[in-house]
Amino acid sequence: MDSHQLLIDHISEIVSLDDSIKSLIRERFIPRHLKKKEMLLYKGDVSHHMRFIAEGCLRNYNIDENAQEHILQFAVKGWWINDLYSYLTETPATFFIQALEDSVVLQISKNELTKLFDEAPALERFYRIKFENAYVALQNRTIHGMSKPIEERYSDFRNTYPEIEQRVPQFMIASYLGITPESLSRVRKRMSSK
Amino acid sequence: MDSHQLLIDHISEIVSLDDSIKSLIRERFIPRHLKKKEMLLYKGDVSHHMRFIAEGCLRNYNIDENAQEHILQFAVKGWWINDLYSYLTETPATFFIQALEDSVVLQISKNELTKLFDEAPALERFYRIKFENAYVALQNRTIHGMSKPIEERYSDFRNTYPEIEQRVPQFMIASYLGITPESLSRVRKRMSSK
DNA sequence: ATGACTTCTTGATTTGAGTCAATGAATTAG
DNA sequence: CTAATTCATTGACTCAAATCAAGAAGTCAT
Repeated sequence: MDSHQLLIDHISEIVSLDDSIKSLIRERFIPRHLKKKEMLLYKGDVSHHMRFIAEGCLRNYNIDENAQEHILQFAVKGWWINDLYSYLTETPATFFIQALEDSVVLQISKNELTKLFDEAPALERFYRIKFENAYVALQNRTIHGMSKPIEERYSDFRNTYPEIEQRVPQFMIASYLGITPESLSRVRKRMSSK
Repeated sequence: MDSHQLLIDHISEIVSLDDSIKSLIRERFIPRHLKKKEMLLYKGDVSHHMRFIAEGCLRNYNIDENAQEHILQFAVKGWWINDLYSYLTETPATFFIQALEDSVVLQISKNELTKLFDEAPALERFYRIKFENAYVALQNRTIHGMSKPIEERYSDFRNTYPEIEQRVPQFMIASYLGITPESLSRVRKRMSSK
């Protein structure tokens, strides 16, 4: 399926779009192709685009003072990826975004998107709902990440993102869960033995 | 200072309000007085109001399957408190909100506020900005909560919320930081000895 | 195909936070 | 004001995950 059709179907799951809006979406969302390991956004740069993944897999991560990587989000086809705060406030990004596989993202600049909102209120509604979801997803992660034992967090991850588990190296999943690769390896062993 | 004036000053720090809007704010935000330990919102109820704290101190917390409390947020005079997801989507709240001191909140129902947005676009803008901030505050907590050692998280907390540290019992701060009261007590001892 | 690098696993050890238990201090209620 | 309750501290112990280290398996580049 072509990238734009995927995006249109994705949006249409939440709001209905008439044909003129669909055309606008096809015009204004620009495909960008990324090689594996290519960076989509650097920490410190301003994120000027809203980005939809049409193909591939990316990660959103931070590098702390001790040069330790911490993965915040994985995203695959049909997801959105961004440093939302940077995008919203037009301040330097606090994360990196990198392709983990050859990927295609459809991106639209904030200016263009703002204009599009005037022409297509349905689209604005779509984003409002997306933002709400983003907020609550983050909130759930904050709460649950807090208390639950690793074993449980790992199986939650597997259940929530079955596609991702297959495609992402294990040490990155460990980073996402906030544990060492060694610990994850042991958790897996424990879990498989029963 | 009267409660509504505090709210008006607070909003005016971000957007400018003309006198007619100020009057509307005085009319539509209704004060609610809470005794210490009184509940403002129960898990399972829908949060129908946006709430500004004019006096006192409250907490937002969850109780997990093991009857363990986890505090997500403290809030004092000049802050907002809500179960945002419940409010936004009109679904049952996932948290409790409780007064930790005798408190006064100014609250407005979602319906009223939505109407007010039509009369006062500046107000809508104010909330958009507030929501962005809420998202990023949560994001920071998620990231940092993940990796940093307890000692550092505790001093971050002290620096970010100096007022709160004075007013909230220590075991609640421990809960907010995701550790036991015993551990916090030991961290404090370690920190004071150097 | 070969060597170089990356990733995963496993073992030994250390460490930091949790648990349990007791005591003392501080708040609250009557 | 006193008793009851709640809260903070401390000690002894346990345990889960981190760290350190080595080796096996897998992947990539030439």
